[in-house]
Amino acid sequence: MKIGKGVEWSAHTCALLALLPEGAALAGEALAEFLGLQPTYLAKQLQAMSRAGIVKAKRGVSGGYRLARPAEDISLWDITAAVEGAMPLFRCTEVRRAGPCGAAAAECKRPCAIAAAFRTAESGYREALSTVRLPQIVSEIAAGAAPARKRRITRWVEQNAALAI
Amino acid sequence: MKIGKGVEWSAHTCALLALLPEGAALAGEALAEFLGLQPTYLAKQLQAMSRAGIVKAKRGVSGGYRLARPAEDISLWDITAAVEGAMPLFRCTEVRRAGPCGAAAAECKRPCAIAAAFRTAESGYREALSTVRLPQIVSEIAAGAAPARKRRITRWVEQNAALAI
DNA sequence: GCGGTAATACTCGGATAAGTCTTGTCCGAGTCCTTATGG
DNA sequence: CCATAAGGACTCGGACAAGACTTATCCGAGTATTACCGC
Repeated sequence: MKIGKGVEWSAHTCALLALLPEGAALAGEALAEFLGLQPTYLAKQLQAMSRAGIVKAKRGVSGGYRLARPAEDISLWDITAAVEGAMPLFRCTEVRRAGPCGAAAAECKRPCAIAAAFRTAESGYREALSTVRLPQIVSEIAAGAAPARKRRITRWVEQNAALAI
Repeated sequence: MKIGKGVEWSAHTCALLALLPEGAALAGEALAEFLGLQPTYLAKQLQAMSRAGIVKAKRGVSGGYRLARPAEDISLWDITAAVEGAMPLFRCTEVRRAGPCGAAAAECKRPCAIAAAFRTAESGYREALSTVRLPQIVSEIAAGAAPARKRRITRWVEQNAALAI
């Protein structure tokens, strides 16, 4: 019962990509360097997000990754689902059907009470994460960053972004 | 990002234990038989719940497990935390501190925006599961069970419960 | 000088191992009941 | 016949393997650049 660190990495990556100007891209290795992460493993998460349509990859020299859609349309849940998978945490194995006093098929029209409770809780979880979108994250991070650091980040992005077009 | 099946097993186990009359107990093997589960692995979950103070174990002949406190005071979150552990799903590794543009210690007084969002979502998740307590589960299961099955369950409990005192 | 082409350097993408956690299993510790024995 | 104590059977508890998933890594596929060659 834990979320892989790939989700955290991917969220920070998307927050960084949201800073890029229109059309610009950042290579996977550059992203890993900026965030102080292992390039090879981050690449795996970037692939997952690429498949999910969160980021758009561009191959070749001066290629890299950029957001595939407006930052406003990317939530923390989108990232989590892309990297970690969207399957429910709780998996009902229909225990009520088994055993000497197991329920008949006719009694199982409605979902199991226990599974239903977990499903409701998870629904709230997804909803809460869906509410948080990239611009909010970016602005909150910016609010807590010192001006000197902001300037360094801006400079680094300008130096490392592949300005395609 | 998934919850172990031990949580589901434990929840059904507690729902069954809630049916026992005061002072009665059910052996781990009997519980496993009723639910159609593997006795050895269910025993592991029962140990965890025993350590967490959800069930009370009694050794020896005609021993077994019973709820350690009123069913009203046992929630699905209690069971989940006992079996799965109460640690947060999302673990912040302070990515913002790393890399060439890492934040200084002074900028990290407040929690990371990403970690804060996940923490909020998880708080809601815990809250939702804490709301669901055993009597509610039991009544919902009873509402969906056919009368014949209810009688069989009552009979089985009477036959297999160790009526200590 | 200019256009076309082939080589090249750089990037992503999927397939492939190592580590850690969940899942599954076993045997020893502890407790109560039963039974035998002596008074 | 009753009290007591020893033995046995049954139960939980923690320590011990097997499998699955996360984590980590590599090399091949693809593309834009660039250099070179012919015209």
